[in-house]
Amino acid sequence: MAITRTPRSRWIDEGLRALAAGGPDAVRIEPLAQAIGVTKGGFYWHFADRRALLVAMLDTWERASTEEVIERVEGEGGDARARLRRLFALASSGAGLTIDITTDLAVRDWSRREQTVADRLRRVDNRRMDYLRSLFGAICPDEDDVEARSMLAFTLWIGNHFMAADHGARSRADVLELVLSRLEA
Amino acid sequence: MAITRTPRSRWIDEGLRALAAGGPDAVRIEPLAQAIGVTKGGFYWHFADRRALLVAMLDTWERASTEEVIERVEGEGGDARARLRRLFALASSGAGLTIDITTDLAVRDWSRREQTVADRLRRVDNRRMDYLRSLFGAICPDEDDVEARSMLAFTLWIGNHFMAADHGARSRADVLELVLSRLEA
DNA sequence: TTCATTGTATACGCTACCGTATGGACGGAG
DNA sequence: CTCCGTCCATACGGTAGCGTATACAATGAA
Repeated sequence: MAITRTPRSRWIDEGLRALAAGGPDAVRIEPLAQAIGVTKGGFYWHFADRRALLVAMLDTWERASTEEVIERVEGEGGDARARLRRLFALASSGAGLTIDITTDLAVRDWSRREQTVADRLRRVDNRRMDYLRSLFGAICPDEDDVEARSMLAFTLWIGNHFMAADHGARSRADVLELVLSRLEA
Repeated sequence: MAITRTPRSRWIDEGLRALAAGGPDAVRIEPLAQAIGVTKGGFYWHFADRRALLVAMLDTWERASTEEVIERVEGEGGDARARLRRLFALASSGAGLTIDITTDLAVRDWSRREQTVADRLRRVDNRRMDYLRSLFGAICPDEDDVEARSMLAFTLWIGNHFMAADHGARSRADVLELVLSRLEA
């Protein structure tokens, strides 16, 4: 077997970068090829067409974004509050994660217009909400309270990236700390 | 003066519809013209180029989305809790509003990649957050609490539209009710 | 060395769309 | 009725990108 000069995954990575930067419409074969430093000749060896790349990108995103974060948070131990803190720190910064936060946001917006994308997002979000429920479940006993807090924590995370407001003298980080301390009380 | 056969605002409306449906990249002159039932001939009479339409669309969106909602909520009186309820009901359903919710979401995603759009969104979100602060300020005395609740309410609204999770036996509306009753407690 | 596998470059035809140019059509003002 | 302002149709040249075809390069295996 000959070595893989530019492997399939390279196209997927570059595609995800383009998706994060400009949405699905920005995932163009020829600019991608230029970014990689080849022509599109090789692309059509790996993929049937542009659509196939988008599917492969979503496969990669779905797997990475459900497993990686939870494993990272669970791996370091601590009680539920410590894990919640770690989860939020990781989800906010995205430090060292395979999938960038902006990719997640781009997929979210994309899911509004493509049912197949919406289905994937639903699976991912359900997995994340289940994890949140398990953490809040260890903190407070009331089931309604768990659901409310999980919902608030999740939408706080999304909204934090999609909203643009200032907070007077406070920084965004200050407000997040304020909110988080109330959520885990 | 001759009557206006298809006024400038018609192009803006159709542009906003396209934006909501497919993002800024989907705002194409020729498809817009086809949707209106004319050719692009008239477009370049009203607008210098595509970019000018996008600016005009954002102008329309910015004005409508800051003023209209607040006026509708304030106009019917009631105490802070009643207004909060009305605000959330209106913001969730979007019933009878000039600007669709999906337009707002599309602008939000768009703002991630265009600084000029981000600046407008900041103005709009600040206006909305200020209004939320005024409502929560009438409910609870602690300033930190007001900020935390305003942030949670705002991100809840955004996140509600951008997340895709289920809630077991509960409906999304159930969970929203659950959360809202806690926020206004 | 020869060969098959794996990947690349290049050229081509096709479609969609942008922006321009130009010649009207059509209605109200005079 | 005429003229002018407003709006539209049409044709054109240009760019960007898709997907295909085809020849070619590089590399490990036999």
